[in-house]
Amino acid sequence: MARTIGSNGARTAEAIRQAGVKLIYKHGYEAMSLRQLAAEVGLQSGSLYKYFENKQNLLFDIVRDHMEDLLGKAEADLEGVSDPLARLKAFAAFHLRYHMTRMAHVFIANMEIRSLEDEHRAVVVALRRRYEGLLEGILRQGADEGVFQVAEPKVATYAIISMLTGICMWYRPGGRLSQDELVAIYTGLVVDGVTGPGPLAPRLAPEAPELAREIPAAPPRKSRTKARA
Amino acid sequence: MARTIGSNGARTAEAIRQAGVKLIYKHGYEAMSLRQLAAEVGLQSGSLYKYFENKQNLLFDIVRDHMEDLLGKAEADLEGVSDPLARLKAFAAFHLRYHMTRMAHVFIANMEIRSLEDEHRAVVVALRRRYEGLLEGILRQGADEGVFQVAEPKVATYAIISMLTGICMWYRPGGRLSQDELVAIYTGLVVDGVTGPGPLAPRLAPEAPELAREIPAAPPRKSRTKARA
Amino acid sequence: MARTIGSNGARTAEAIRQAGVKLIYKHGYEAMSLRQLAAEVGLQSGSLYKYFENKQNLLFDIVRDHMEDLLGKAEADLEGVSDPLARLKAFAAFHLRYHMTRMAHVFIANMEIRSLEDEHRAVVVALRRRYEGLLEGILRQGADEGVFQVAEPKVATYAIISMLTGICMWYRPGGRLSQDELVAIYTGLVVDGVTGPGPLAPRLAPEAPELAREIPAAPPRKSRTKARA
Amino acid sequence: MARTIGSNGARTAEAIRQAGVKLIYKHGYEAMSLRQLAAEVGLQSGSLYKYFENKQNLLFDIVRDHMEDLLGKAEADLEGVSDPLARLKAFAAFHLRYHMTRMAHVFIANMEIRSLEDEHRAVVVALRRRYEGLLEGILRQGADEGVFQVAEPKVATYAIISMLTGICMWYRPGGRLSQDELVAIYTGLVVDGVTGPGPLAPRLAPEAPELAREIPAAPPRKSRTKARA
DNA sequence: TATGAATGAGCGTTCATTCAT
DNA sequence: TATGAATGAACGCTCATTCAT
Repeated sequence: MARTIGSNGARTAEAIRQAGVKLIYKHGYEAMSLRQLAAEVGLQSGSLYKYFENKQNLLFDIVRDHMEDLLGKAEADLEGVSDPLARLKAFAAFHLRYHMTRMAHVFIANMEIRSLEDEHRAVVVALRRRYEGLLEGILRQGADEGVFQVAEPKVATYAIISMLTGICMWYRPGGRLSQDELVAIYTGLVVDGVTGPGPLAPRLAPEAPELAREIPAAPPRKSRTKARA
Repeated sequence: MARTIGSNGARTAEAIRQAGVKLIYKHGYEAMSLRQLAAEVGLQSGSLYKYFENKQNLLFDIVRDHMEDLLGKAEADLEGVSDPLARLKAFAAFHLRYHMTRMAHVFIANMEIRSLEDEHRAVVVALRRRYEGLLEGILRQGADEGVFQVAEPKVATYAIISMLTGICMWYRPGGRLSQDELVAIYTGLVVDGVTGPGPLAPRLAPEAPELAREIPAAPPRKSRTKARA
Repeated sequence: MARTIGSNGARTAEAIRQAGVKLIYKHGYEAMSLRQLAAEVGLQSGSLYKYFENKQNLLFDIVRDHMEDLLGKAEADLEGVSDPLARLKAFAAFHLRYHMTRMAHVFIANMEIRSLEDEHRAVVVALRRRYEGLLEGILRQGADEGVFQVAEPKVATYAIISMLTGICMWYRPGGRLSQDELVAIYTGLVVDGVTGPGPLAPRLAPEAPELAREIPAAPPRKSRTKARA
Repeated sequence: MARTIGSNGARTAEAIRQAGVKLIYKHGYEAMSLRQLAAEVGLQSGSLYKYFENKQNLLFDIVRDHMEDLLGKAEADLEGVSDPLARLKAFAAFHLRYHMTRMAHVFIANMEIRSLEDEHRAVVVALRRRYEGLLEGILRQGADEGVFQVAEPKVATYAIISMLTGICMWYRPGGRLSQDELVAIYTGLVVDGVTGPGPLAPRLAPEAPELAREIPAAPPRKSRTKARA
């Protein structure tokens, strides 16, 4: 009965987290039941509450931690790279490799934002904006330096991130193309897209203020049980 | 309640369909309850079953009808256009406009495929493949004719569709940029992406797949015309 | 549009009755839905209410009419037969043939008494008692005349009727044994049972007052809709 | 509500089983709602699912367990009895006492077979066949040894079991007649029925099957002993 | 730390029944 | 006579969550 040093509580917590990612990835947050999750880690469902406050917080923890990890690693990868083109390539490569490696986390973060309660979603959206800001900064810098033909960096940012992120919708390890090859292909598309055809391209308003950007959010919502506190 | 004069089943059916789209868009399929839906159209929840067999079929009907509409209109838009570049621009413009106009349907079709039962999902995926096939065909044609630099048309197809579809994640009517402007921006990114830096540049160097295209310069070619203006 | 003389309303009513018997026989009263019934006769379920007041009354009509038919025919068959043994044989033969011929009605009358509301059940039970009274009378007469060895006519009545009625639980037309053969077998069992082994049989109290006899009844019961009136 | 001291799952399970038997007996399986059942044992309806998989399985468990109990006890009661007549009496007495003691279970097992799903019904019917096989074996043995006049043991089995089982339709404890008296009466009917009017009487004359046995006289044989008293 | 019994709310769905047309 | 849209209630069942042990 004596517990191992360090307790296996931490181990259980980690198992729950991983099982949560797996099940939310597979079934979606709404469709995953805590009974399933508990079964996956060999607990009774009530026992899960030693490890999280409620189902919503489990999702939030997973998504927020993922976003912080993504952001932190992206910043680390870009550190020391100053040339806009090199930064763009580094960003694209990082993003692609990350999305091919941690597909489940990424998928969840993209799909389940809608399932987060307002406050939680706000936190996650803020992190995402910071992440998008990295790319937007690169594009602006490149445009300023005349190496990129990007009239609307914000729009281009959304477009490029959508394209790169899309890889996690179809990529599966062990396919015909290696990660390196895929990085090359996607990066080529991105780079060519922003370096453009040259001086003939029509330019649009160079300074672009806020665009409307809203994710359809799940309102208060009839949760089945009144969360306490 | 006495029935409103002139009110009839067909009208109710349409109201249910629209409310369904709205609520699935807002909350997600799993999170939308039929009581919510019924309330939205002023019915008891049981009465909905005059109009669909079950919740799952409501989703399927919405998604399948959307996909058939999308596919049909895309094919119609491409009809008679034979030049690969013109076809690519037409496709991009069509896709973008459609996604800016019918955001909810598009969003649902992308997000809720997971919620479809196997048989239904198979039908929808087949339709999606046909739709992707349109773009893939264009890219292959362009590559064959030497006007596009596309080594992997399938990958490029996924990448481009992801990029274009992403617009429905942030676009809201009435924003600073008009639909025409957005079409121009996105189409530029796509066209430049596939026409590449010029015919001389090596694409996907077989020995060094990663970052194979270091050539930053881009010789002038083709202007960013607004397709299908 | 001009209706045939005699109207086909009567024909529809009869079709509903028959379909009702068939479906209640097959699924049970509780399990049969009025939608099923309506579909069987090619109507909308609401239209059925032109032909009966409600589902309960349909059952009641079927069971009561059946019981009256059974009783009437039994009395007719016994008319003019005065010898107790001949009457017993006639009763048994009638009961068996009736139960082999109208299995569905008989089955319903036995199984669905429980589904009748109190007042309806009272009517049906009274009819059944009259029917049982026919046999009981025969047994008493035979006992009085010394030809039957029956100490408890009421008990013997229940026993014999149970035995004879049981045939509808397994008999199917076209089986190895003909109706005549089965009548012979069952009648033999009955006759031998009541004529007994002779003077050695121990006798019980000759005058038997009321026995407890109660069918477990379905109490008021949460009907789904408040019946009007 | 705080759990009663000492209350536990096993006790609740038993309470549910008993309440289930009671309510199915009273209302029928289809007509019994799980909310009724839950109320009967002081639970919320959803809590019942800790104790059975679903409503159908509750019924199946009840019926199957009953049939196994019935079969096991019948076999135990017949063990060591070898004379056919003694076995017949033992069987009848056992069956009657069992049916007077466990009326609800017996009633359910007879009435609700129809409500069992195919697989479950197959299991129960097989058990019932084994039970009927006990009586059929006795009748065949008696017929072989010349002590019973039974031309069709299968038919006689059905007839006798129907007769004996019928007791649970009207018997109520505390009535005028004791269980012993009723056992004597019914057993007498059965024994006389199968031993017949004497060894000389023709059984089932092949040419004139109907009413084949007109011989009213019954030579003295065997007394109506109370089996297993 | 974990169990397991239980809650209370809500879910998708079916049903008998009503009634304007 | 019949339709068909709608009701309102209940059904079997699942769920997130609580809490005494």
